[in-house]
Amino acid sequence: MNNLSNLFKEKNLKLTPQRYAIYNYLLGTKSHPSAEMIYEALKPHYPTMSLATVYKTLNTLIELGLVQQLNVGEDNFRFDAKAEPHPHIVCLECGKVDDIDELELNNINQIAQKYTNYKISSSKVYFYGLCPECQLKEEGDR
Amino acid sequence: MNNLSNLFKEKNLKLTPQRYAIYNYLLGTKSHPSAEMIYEALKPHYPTMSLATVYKTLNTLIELGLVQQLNVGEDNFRFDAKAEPHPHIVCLECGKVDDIDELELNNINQIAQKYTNYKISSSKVYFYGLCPECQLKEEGDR
DNA sequence: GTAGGTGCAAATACTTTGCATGACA
DNA sequence: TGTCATGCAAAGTATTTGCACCTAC
Repeated sequence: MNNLSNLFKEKNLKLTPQRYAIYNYLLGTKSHPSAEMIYEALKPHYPTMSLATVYKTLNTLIELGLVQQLNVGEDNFRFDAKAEPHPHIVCLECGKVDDIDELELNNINQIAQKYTNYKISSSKVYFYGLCPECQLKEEGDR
Repeated sequence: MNNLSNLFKEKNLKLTPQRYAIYNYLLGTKSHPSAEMIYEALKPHYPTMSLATVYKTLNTLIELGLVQQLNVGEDNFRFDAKAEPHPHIVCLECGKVDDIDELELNNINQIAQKYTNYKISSSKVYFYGLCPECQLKEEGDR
């Protein structure tokens, strides 16, 4: 965690308890929470923390490259402490978002580069479907 | 365009000039406009049309499967009259959004299916980079 | 001690909704 | 003619901003 401290120092940023808590929470969850969800999760431990601080901190962490922002098609953003690009999958029923770590799409940018005059620098891939739990519920409905 | 008329009739929907204009505008552009952009583009021809109608119509067209909604990472949605899935590319400089029609990703869902317990039904792929025009501008800056 | 951060409230931006009027079928 | 759509204004939701006070360094 010393890396974090140094990284903040380099940029003349302060490592406040709020920032630490938000980043740590993101590191410790696989749920790809929204700002609101992070706020609600931390409120018991940091009762004075405001939603505005969550948003500001998330933007700071994104600028530092520690966090990425996801757009699964909802009306809000979700956040992921894994900054390396990797595909995500969204449950159309319950809204859950998971990683698909095993699927390697490293070469997709190079493949796509052949078909466009844009200079590609990154990409985002989202799959949509039913999570195992919601599949079971569907079965139960029959 | 008779298909459209029939499709509307089936669903007990009325094919108003506004709906016709919005769908036609989307069919005729490759710019993947936002609701606001559609509104501004049609205002000269339909001065009484309201932004609310644009939103309502877009949601209707989406339900009919005639239009798809894009989330390129901005704070708004963009719309595309090509309902079949196809990858998009976003210019990080000017915000332009283009299709990459030639890149076929039909099999990507099946490939990803091997690595997840979700039942995959669709996917969205976004590339990010610099469009040709903005690449030239960058060159000019040096 | 000071630059930078927090937290509140207000502002902004996008989208949706309620409702009276209007128009397609 | 009746049902559905439009258009206005107001409401709702997500996010950002301004500013006085506070705190990490």
